[in-house]
Amino acid sequence: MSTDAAKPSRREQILTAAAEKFARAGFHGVGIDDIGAAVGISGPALYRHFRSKDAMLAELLTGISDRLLLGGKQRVDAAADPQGALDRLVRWQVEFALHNPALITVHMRDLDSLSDRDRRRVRESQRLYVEVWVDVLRRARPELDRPRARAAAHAVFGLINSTPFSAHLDTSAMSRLLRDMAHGAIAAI
Amino acid sequence: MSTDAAKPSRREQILTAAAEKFARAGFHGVGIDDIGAAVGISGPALYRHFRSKDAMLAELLTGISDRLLLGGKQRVDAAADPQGALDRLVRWQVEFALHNPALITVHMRDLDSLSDRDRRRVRESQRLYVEVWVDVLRRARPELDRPRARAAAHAVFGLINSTPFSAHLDTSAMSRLLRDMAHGAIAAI
DNA sequence: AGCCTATGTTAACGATGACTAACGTCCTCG
DNA sequence: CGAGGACGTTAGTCATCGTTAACATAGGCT
Repeated sequence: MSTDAAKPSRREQILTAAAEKFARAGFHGVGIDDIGAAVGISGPALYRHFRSKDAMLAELLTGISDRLLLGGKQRVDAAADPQGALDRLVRWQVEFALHNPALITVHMRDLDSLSDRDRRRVRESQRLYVEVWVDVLRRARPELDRPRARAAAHAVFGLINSTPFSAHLDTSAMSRLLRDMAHGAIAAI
Repeated sequence: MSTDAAKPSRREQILTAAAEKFARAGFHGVGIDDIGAAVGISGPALYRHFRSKDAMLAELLTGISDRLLLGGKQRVDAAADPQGALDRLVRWQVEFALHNPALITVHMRDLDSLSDRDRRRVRESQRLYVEVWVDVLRRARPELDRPRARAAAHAVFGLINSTPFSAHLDTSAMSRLLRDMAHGAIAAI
């Protein structure tokens, strides 16, 4: 009532449909009509809900990176020791990747279809998220310098975000496998 | 003289330029004129060397996946035992990713901008490459079933192919780090 | 009832961008 | 030397696609 609330349905519906389309064919490979068709309306009706096609992508990508960052921070804050924080970060990333394969794909692939402004915004969130990992990694293993920790974090993201490319296991088995492999990779640094 | 040989220079030059452009902006984000400009000629002159823009992408992607597959097979054949084969596969993938970050990026991102025919061709090579890994993994650790081995292979690819996203370490340090993490991840299965 | 807003629809418009045409130039080879 | 092919150039063409315009309709609020 106070600020802006109360209109979740249609926008969200469009966004998730767009995410799946983008994931499958790439941002430029999807037409405005395709997205409309996916939610039962046709073409330009989308402009009642979004200022432009780019605005959809922007909202998707900023949403993803913000959610990742926020979730990561929360898990770290809730942890007692560095090892616990690391484990929670791994679980968080695995959970996110497994539940949102389309978002992961779009996030990795279509970032540079964004306007400079939005791209900078997303990259900043990404950078902060990486720094969350770097800090935790270095607390867990003090001999690690920042550049190596950063590279390791990227590698672990790559490992976990491989989900959209495999996905032939059921969710819980996949989750277990990715967690184990991530911890194994980190332990080997 | 006999079959087709003898015209490497210009085509290759165009292909590597295109690869870099595609890696930076995505296949649809790059214009024919951009690619031309990158090699000093302008626009439609490219059609003296390629039948279409799609043909460039096709040649790039089939080239990559064929090289990966061939290289992988060779390393495995040259190895004495399963452990050795695994180590050689890891080294091969790391080496390839570190030396061809643009190719890796395009390979992961623009696959579905291909025609059905070409896409199928590339995917088949990819599948065979994965199977090379799966076989080696299962010989190295007989208790592993194929679905898990496949998922693990994809995860290791993701880990190693993260290179284009980090790259703040020098090549040899990065190579060492990725190899260690890959082996650690595999050991943790 | 009567209006206003939210939400659609279809029919243009305009830009972009891949591709082709028509035309030059040099290098090679008979 | 002179013809032909390899390689470029610039100026169209044509399709696609994002976006806007003009026009409906349905539901809530006064």
